[in-house]
Amino acid sequence: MAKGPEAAFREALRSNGLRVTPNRLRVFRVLARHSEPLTAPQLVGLLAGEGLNPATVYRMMPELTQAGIVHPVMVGHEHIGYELVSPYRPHHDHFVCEACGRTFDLAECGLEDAVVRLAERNGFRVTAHHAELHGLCPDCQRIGVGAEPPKV
Amino acid sequence: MAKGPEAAFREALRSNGLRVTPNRLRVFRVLARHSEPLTAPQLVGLLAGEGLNPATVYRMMPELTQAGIVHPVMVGHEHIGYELVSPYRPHHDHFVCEACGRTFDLAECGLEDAVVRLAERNGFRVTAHHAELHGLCPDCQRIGVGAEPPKV
DNA sequence: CTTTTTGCAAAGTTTTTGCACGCAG
DNA sequence: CTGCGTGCAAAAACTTTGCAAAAAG
Repeated sequence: MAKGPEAAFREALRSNGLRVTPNRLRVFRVLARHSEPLTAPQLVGLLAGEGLNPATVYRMMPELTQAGIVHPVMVGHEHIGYELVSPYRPHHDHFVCEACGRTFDLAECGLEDAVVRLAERNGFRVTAHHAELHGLCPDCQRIGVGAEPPKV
Repeated sequence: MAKGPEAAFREALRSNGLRVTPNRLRVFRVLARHSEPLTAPQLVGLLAGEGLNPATVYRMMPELTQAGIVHPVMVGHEHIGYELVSPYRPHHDHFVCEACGRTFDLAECGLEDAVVRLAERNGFRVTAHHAELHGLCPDCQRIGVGAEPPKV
């Protein structure tokens, strides 16, 4: 049987010199139960209910990022949100609709080969990538540009 | 002879219903003379010398983004920076070194085909993309992981 | 002349910090 | 034990807003 995601998380913490604490588990669970990236203020809000202090959240996110457990991605055109990365969540890229502003996940990106080539051609060694695509989502293509964005 | 970038900028403003003002030209010039993305606070600082009010900068960036003249990208793991987009600046992707934290430009990405396929396969119509690659830059590969980051 | 843009100043939010205590290893 | 992790409270930094004056077309 496969190891639970939370067990993997504990190991990832330890192997990065971070201790396993209740707060870190809470942050992990909140991220795990949301499919969309969460901004720092959102995390602060969601975790306040569990007694987490804002300062704790702000101190933790860079650590988890550094440890390769989460990564920050752009949300819309304005904010940075955190997402769990593989193996806690499968790799995916994002599509931002210019008309309605919504962000969609794109699975099975198929960009790996091209990304590796791009990096190697320039002397870099890639370990991860994230692509953000822009354009029109299916809804907005149908409605036509300039139409009212769909009620989200 | 080709039209100057500033003339193109003026046209882009007008065609988006934005007026051509000295402040907008100043912002454009600051972005044009920096190859790296500039964050809002950086822009505020750089333009303060020219008499620009912070509020003006904060109000302007979303307009220029909406008009497709600049776009926001992640800088390092923490901030959002603004860059001019094509035709004011050639398309390029970014490589963030996990070891030293520096961000590099990657020209001629060669990702277009794969990106278009990815989008169409999911019913989206792409107009632009931006990829962020992570890994080790040439310097840090040489030095070895864990070494001191090069003095930037 | 009409409408957009800007500066100013105040208010609101988000982030960072220092320090002392408490828990993980 | 020992030192990392956390809460708290204050400070700093960043952003947003309303309004009246100035500027663009």
